[in-house]
Order: sequence, then structure tokens, then C-alpha cells
Amino acid sequence: MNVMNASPRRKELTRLAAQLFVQEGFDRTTVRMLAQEMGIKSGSLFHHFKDKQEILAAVIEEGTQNALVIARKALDECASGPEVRLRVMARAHLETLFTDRNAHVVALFEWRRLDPDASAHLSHLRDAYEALWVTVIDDALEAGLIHGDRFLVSRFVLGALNWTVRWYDPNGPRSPDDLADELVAMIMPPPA
Amino acid sequence: MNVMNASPRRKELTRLAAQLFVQEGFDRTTVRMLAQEMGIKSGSLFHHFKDKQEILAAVIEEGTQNALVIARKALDECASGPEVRLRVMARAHLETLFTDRNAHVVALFEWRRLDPDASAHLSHLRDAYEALWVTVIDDALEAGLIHGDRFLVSRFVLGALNWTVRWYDPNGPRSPDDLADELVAMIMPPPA
DNA sequence: AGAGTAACCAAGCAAGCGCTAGTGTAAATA
DNA sequence: TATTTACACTAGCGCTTGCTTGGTTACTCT
Repeated sequence: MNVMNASPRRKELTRLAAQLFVQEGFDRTTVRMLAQEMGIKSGSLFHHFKDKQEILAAVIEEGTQNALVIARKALDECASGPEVRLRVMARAHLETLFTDRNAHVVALFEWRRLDPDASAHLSHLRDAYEALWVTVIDDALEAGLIHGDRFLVSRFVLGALNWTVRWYDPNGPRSPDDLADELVAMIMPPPA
Repeated sequence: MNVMNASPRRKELTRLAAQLFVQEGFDRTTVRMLAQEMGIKSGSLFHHFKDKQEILAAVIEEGTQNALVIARKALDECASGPEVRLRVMARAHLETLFTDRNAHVVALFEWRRLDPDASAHLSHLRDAYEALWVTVIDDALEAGLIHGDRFLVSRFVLGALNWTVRWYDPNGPRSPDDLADELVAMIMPPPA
């Protein structure tokens, strides 16, 4: 088995796995299906991954890692006021959600299939990402841009954004940025 | 096999199945697990349900049916203005979501496991429910209570509400009604 | 040339899967 | 009283599952 996680082959296999996990769901995706999609035999799969669980963990880690990087970069590039930062954060969220769509759908809907160890490790990553959101929401609240309970507002906003993967069509007329702006507009009083 | 769907025994079995489906996920729930939870042997299960698929369909149908009834009743009982109707609808949504929690979690996260026939049948039920939402949102928009695209607003609101099943603790200090009110407050400009 | 290693394969095991067939039994119906 | 119906049982078939084993190929580095 390949001990190091960074092999480029492994990364490509992880991408393919993400796609299948979304198409079929983790439980219905067999190691034989995964292998076929990757152009190898099922036995060879276990050279790259310890077991099926580890493939799932790799998929989720990849997606969450990217989300964190993109969000941090987006926030760093704009040192502007809380309104812009809120919009930028929402845009960054949808950007990751739809460029790494497969990985994120897996992270959102197959998280519970992770074994406890992997779940604990990945929870830290996810918490780091959500912490970014909380600061942005806090600033917006303090500036009087939005109103309500900080905890509830962030949950509601993240829920609305995450749920987009269930209905949004990236090939439709609306861009992800449009979506983000509309959501921010919805929770902010109209410009006087 | 029991042809009629309305047997009280079957209804109880459906409730138990919903619980297991939430705990383990549909795919990981075996007919043997279901049978044990029901206090019978796995073979006996197929006297009540044609196959495993039909159990899933029964669970989802039960939940969606109830949601529709509760929402209609709530709206009928208040012929008030659009603001109250919006609040009432949000409350009704969360009320069903947490009294029939198991069934709804299954409906939200295992829908794709339905075979095409069952899915088509149940889609009509779900569409009827969502149609209620659209009228309520439309009225609120027309009254100038909220602003934005009718399609996007309803998706965002439903997303925020549905996502609560992932983080809300009914035993915590906040009631579902509080939650509903906070969400409505979030998307409405503060009272002048 | 020889050693080491990453990537792969064919074959198959043990366990578990959904589901069926056939039977027993107590209560409801004729 | 005879027959049907509802519900449960035992036993197991045919198949798929995740994963292992033991070995081969192709490439790189010394």
C-alpha cells in the first residue's frame, strides 16, 4: 500500500472516486466499480488506499482543504468593510461548492459514513472553515448590516448555501456569484 | 403480502424502519436489522412489504403526507396577512420536521434511493407541498415584506429550514417556533 | 548489471446480502 | 364445521461484498 498521501496518481483516483460517490452514494459504490472507473482491477485499488473508508476520507479531505484555501485567499485579497467581506465569503463558498462539487457533495451527504478516527481528524478542518464564517458574520452584525442571533444566522446562511447543491444548475443563466449576491441581499435591508 | 397499505401493523413497522434508516442509512440497513427491530424474523417482513424499496417509499410517503396536512391546516387556521402567513408556514415546516423527524430526514437524504416509479409518485406529493410555499412567498414579496427573486428566495428559505435537521437540538433552549421566527426576522427588514 | 520499488493482475475467501419457498397456527368468515 | 385470511416461522439459494494473497511487469537509481 502507498503510505504517502501525496502521490499524483492517488489524487487522480480520489477525483474519480468523488464522482462515483456522488453518482451512486458511498455505500452503493463497490470497490469493483471504483477500480473499473480508474482503469485498474479491484485488487490494485488497495495498493493506493488502505481500505474503502480511506478513499472516502481522502475525497472529503481534498474538498475541505480547498474550501479553506479559497476562503482565506478571498478574504485576504479584500480588506474592505464587513458588507463586502460578507459577499466575498458567500461567493467563495459557492465557488468551491461548484468547482469541487463532487468532493463537497460527498462531504455534505456522506460524512456520517466516516469512521470515528477520520471523522475526528476532518472535523478540525471543517471547524477551521466555519470559524472564518463566524468572524465574517460577527463583523456584519456589529456593523448593523444584518440582525439576529450570530449562531442562528450563520447556520441559516450556511444551510441556504449548502442546499444549493440540490437544485442549482451551473449551466443555467445564473452564475454562482449572482446566487451569492442574491442571498446577501435577501438578509440585508434594501439600500435606503 | 399485505396488499392494503393502511394496516396499523404496517404503520408501526414503517415508523421503526424510519428510525433505523436515519440511524444507519438506507443502504446499510439490512432486512435482518429491520426485522429484529420489529421483533420478527427477516422472512416475515415480506408479508408486509413487497421488498425493501417499498419500505423506503412507505416511510417517505408517511412523512410527506403529514407535512402537507399540517401546512394546509396551519394556513387555513390563519387567514391573516402575508407576514403572519410567512411566519406560520415556517413554523409549520419546523413542526413537522421535528415531530416526524425520522421520516423527514429519510425523505431529505435518501430520496435518491427510491426507484423511478416510487419517486415519480412521491414527487407529486412533494410538489404539492412546495406549491404552498411558493404562494406564501409570492404574497410576501408582493406586500413588499421581503425582496428578491421569488424562485431563489423560496429555495434559500427551504434550504435554511431543511438544514436545521443537521444541527438543531430539540432538547436545547430554543423551540422550533423560535427558530422559525428568527429566520423570518432575518429576511425581513427590522420593524421601523 | 543488479537492486529496489511502484503499480498492477488473476484468483478467490469468508461474510453478508435481498429475497423465496414451503409450512404452522390462531383468529375471522362462510 | 369447513375455509379462508393474516401473520409468523425455518431454511437456504444465488449472488455480491470488501478485502487478501501471491505473483508479475516496468521503471529508476546506483
